[in-house]
Amino acid sequence: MREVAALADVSLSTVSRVVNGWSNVDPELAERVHRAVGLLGYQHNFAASALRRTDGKTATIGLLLEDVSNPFSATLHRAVEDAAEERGVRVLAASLDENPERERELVSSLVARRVDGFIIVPAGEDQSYLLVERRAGTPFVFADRPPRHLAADSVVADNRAGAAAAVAQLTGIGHRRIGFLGDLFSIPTAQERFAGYLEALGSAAIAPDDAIILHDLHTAEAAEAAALTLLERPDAPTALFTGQNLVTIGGIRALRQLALEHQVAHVGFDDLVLADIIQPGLSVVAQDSGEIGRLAAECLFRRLDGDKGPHRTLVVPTRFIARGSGEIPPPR
Amino acid sequence: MREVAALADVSLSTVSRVVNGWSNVDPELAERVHRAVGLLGYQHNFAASALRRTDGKTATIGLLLEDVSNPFSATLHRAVEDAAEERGVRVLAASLDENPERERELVSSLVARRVDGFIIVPAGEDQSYLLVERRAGTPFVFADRPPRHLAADSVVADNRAGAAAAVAQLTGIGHRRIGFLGDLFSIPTAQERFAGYLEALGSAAIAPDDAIILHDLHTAEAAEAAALTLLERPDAPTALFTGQNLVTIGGIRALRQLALEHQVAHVGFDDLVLADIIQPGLSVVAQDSGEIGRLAAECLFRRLDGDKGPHRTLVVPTRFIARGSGEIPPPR
DNA sequence: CTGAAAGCGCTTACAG
DNA sequence: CTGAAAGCGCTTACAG
Repeated sequence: MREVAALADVSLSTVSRVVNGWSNVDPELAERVHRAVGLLGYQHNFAASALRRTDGKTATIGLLLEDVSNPFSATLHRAVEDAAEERGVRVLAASLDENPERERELVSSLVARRVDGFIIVPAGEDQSYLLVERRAGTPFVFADRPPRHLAADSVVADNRAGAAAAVAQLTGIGHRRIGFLGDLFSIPTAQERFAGYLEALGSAAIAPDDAIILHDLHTAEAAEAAALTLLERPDAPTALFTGQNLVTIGGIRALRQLALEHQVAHVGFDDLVLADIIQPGLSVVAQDSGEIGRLAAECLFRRLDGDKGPHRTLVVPTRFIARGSGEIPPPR
Repeated sequence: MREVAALADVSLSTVSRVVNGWSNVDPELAERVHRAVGLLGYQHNFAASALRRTDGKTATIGLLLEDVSNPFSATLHRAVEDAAEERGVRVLAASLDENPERERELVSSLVARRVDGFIIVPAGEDQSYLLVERRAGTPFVFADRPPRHLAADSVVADNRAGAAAAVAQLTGIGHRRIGFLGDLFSIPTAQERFAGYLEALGSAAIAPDDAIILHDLHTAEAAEAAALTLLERPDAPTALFTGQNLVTIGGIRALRQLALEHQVAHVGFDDLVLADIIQPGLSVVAQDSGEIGRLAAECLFRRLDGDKGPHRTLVVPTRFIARGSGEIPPPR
């Protein structure tokens, strides 16, 4: 910038004004500055600018996801990016892999980079450590999962009701032995979906059987193995409810392997590409991860615009999609 | 930092040394500083630090993708993130949506944020504009597609050979009318895959027929519609080669809709989740997007470490996976 | 409308 | 080992 000022023969103040698009600059001086900028290939240093600016904003937000490559996270990411883009804001995304330590490290690393705010799919079981940062003025919005030990804005899917609807569909057509395959039970959504499962069983006066309830399945491989042993039991379930997208894939593979896909009913939580193409079509509880991301971003930007209102929890409804696998009746 | 120095009753220099983990500080003073840091909830300002540091590094790189929510991009993203994570580097990712203007805007926006380097899946057809930035010291590595009008490092898949192998599989079992459905022809990979298609036809002494060659299909919907009209022609192809993951999905849907999935052969470029579960299984040319990301990141970090060697182009091999759809013979 | 000066939060030679 | 001072690239009152 100093060089630009020298070449254009104006003061630093004037260069700053021109570069920031102020209108109160003599057109001729502005022109000289623009020429110098072009000639020198000058690139504004936004970080230095933020350091001195009164608002101090970096026009960058942090987005902490479970895994940027998971379709659920990726869709949420894109929705946040689109909302941020409208305001010229960039997003620093990172994967936590359900690791609470990484959550804290990344928050700290992004706070050091002075992001304006955060959208977090939390991995840890206690977010109270964020209180200090929030007091310092950084807003946090939680997506997909509520924060724990911290009151904050959050946007979540209607996990419990969605799971209950799925399982109610199964009990509705006569199933009474419904296996549950769930993600890591430390994850709030996994707990909620399990609660929905229990709720639907209760409504149908079915006592849950721990033998066909499997938690803590975090990969498609683990889920496939678990489903295989479950389906090979003498008192195997007549229907499966899988509580997460990778778990659902494992369930599909296991059914396929045992050639049971047309005998055993199956409903998954979260939709899958090609779910309508496989046979039978996979019935699912679809959640709108794009909408979750969009609302979370909207909420964050409202906070950044000065909204001081009480914390809010938005619940995004899920939708049951019947495609065949969830409509297979129990053997009579 | 000033407050920390005051509370610990030491100079700013000392606080800086402690915060940066220098060893030449009296343990007692260091202890006082640490206490003050904890008490005040002090958070280091990494941007201000970079401004003054001799290396000036922000420990952040830019990653420009086609679309963070596309599985190909998302997998590449994750591989880059993992490589960056090892070095404590964060990644600022963004979606270009094949828009050359966005490419330039985002580069400029991230240069203003002083990222240390870039990994780019270019959207535009001319990257010569990056010469200025590179002279200023920012390294660029291209992934998935080579840069144009600029010599630079790049990591690409073996698109031409992969496509040729796929089509050769089809000609090998007797197909002579093979439809081509491709992505936007402005994209280098689409051109390469088409070249591979022509090459394989040539090897089988088949003259290409423009009537069954369709370019510029960029969404699953567009591809489905195109495939439908293609398959309903009187001289419809007996096999389909789809040159991109969304295009492949469109092809699958069209075949399904016409109940031709067991009659018309189909090979797709890029693998799909559940491709082995649908019936018939989808034969594909799989490309390793994770490996592309990993190598691109490795290359970028070597440059950041001072590698001044000549620019290199790494080619990642593709792999043909036979699953059934590509092995359907032509009607006799 | 324009410029000189102070200062954002930090690091780094330079003396001591 | 420690501190005072200069300065990274910028913005912003403050005079003129």
